[in-house]
Amino acid sequence: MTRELLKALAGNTGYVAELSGEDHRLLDNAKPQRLTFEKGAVIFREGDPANHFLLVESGVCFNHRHLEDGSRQVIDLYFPGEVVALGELSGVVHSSGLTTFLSAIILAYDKAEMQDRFSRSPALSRLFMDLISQEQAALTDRLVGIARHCARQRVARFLIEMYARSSRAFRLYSGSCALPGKISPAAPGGRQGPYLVDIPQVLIADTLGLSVVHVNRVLRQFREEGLLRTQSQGIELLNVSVLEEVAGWAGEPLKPPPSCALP
Amino acid sequence: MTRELLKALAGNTGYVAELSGEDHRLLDNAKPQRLTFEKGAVIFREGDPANHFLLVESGVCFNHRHLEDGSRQVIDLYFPGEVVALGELSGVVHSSGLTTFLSAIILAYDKAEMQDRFSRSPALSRLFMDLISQEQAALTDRLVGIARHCARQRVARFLIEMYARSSRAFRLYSGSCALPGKISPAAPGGRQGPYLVDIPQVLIADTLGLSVVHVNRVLRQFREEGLLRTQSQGIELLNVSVLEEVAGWAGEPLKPPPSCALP
DNA sequence: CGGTTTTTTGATGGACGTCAACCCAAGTGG
DNA sequence: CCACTTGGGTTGACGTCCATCAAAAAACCG
Repeated sequence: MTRELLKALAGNTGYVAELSGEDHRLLDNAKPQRLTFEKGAVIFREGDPANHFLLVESGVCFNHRHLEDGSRQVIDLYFPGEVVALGELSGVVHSSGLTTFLSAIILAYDKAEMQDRFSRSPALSRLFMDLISQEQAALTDRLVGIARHCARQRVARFLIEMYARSSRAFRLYSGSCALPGKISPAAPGGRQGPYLVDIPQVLIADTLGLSVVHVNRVLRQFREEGLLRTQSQGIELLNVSVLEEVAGWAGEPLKPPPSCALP
Repeated sequence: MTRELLKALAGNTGYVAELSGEDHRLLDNAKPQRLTFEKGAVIFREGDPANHFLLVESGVCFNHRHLEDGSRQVIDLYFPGEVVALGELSGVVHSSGLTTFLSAIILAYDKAEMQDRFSRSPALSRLFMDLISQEQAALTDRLVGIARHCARQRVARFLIEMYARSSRAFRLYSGSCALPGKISPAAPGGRQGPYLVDIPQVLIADTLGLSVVHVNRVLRQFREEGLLRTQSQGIELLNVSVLEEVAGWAGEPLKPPPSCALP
């Protein structure tokens, strides 16, 4: 059952190979609850006690925070095979709510039990810290994106990221589960496969700190430039490479030559 | 020596009490290197290998990322008694650079060694996960702030946060170290003490995703409203409570009644 | 005291939010 | 089968917050 978990981990880091048989046994023994939620269901709210940590088995959900003025900020989306809000693993309460936007199946692992397991295996412990580290890096990326990039770049980047993540989920599960837009990879015959991202524009807006109206405008612009097509079944990316360019991923933040001051 | 570390941890969470004598010994045995940096020194850059994790003993530094267009985004500032970029603790390379803006003394603990210690003590391990969790929550706060609040709110919030953190540092070290603006708490005689925040406006701008010019304008507005005074020695907060109101901290994101879907 | 970094201020324009419609697909119930 | 509803998408007009450009003033430093 917790093969799921291993798959998830494997997909994110290369460390799984370093786990011993004992480590695998520790993971396999973890018995999660399997919970089913409908589209739009609230899994937990801000301030709820955080007693479990969650793995998405199928469907899609997102975590978010509400503001005084009634608007909300979406922090991140979670696709099948991804672990939800790892950074809150040890927090006492959830600092953000979690809601599904497609009906989802969630595996819930008891937090205390898992922490016990971690403390029994340095390798496992390290693995999870790595995952948290990764998650934080992603969060930082989002911060930089919102603070320093214009709407075009943010939207382009978002589309690419979501396409990549949902198609990873597709690969992991070989199409055995509900995905937004039932992604499939590019057909070999030269024809572009349907690069679909089926996420309501409100969600995009709330994730990127934009208004729905403006997100729509940017999408229209992309449409006019032939970069994508919007259909009832979501957004179809027609020209990923140009979108990547628009996103400003030309050359990854140029890193000056490594020269650490630490001995 | 690693009393420093304990103080830092104690300041952030209530868990220190739960550590056993053995745990304390583990911490005390850690021998960090003590490194000195001048004002404006680069401690490490994006992409440098992350072999240590760092505790600020005195001075102030900040971590940041550079963008293609030459601008930079400051992720967070670190005051004495704070642990730097915990989320990168287990990452292979730093995802952001670290620079001092006041000459600083940094304690550098060997990462591998510390991870070894953690894995030997569940309590320690848990403590650190909590810290990481906290850091991530702070990062999320910043994200929401930038995505959803206007310049006035962001600046007000920034000032309050930095004042609080630097004065905490002051309390921890009882004034024994260099602080931005040599904060001291309110004098008892009814007179407001010098609530000082001495941070260059460029840094504020780069943290909040604003231009220096606009940060300055907001500060002028606050000045005209009698909320603060800018002097050679930094920004003096004259009316913290009104600033808090401006920051939109009226009633902390209203949390709906806890009702967790998880059993 | 000259050179350099910070702060300050004005003028101008663009990016994006807000308001207010209208359209379209999918249900829903009679 | 058709009125009605509902939720999302689409579009235009208009205003504003904030970036940009430019330049002076002030503070800092050797």
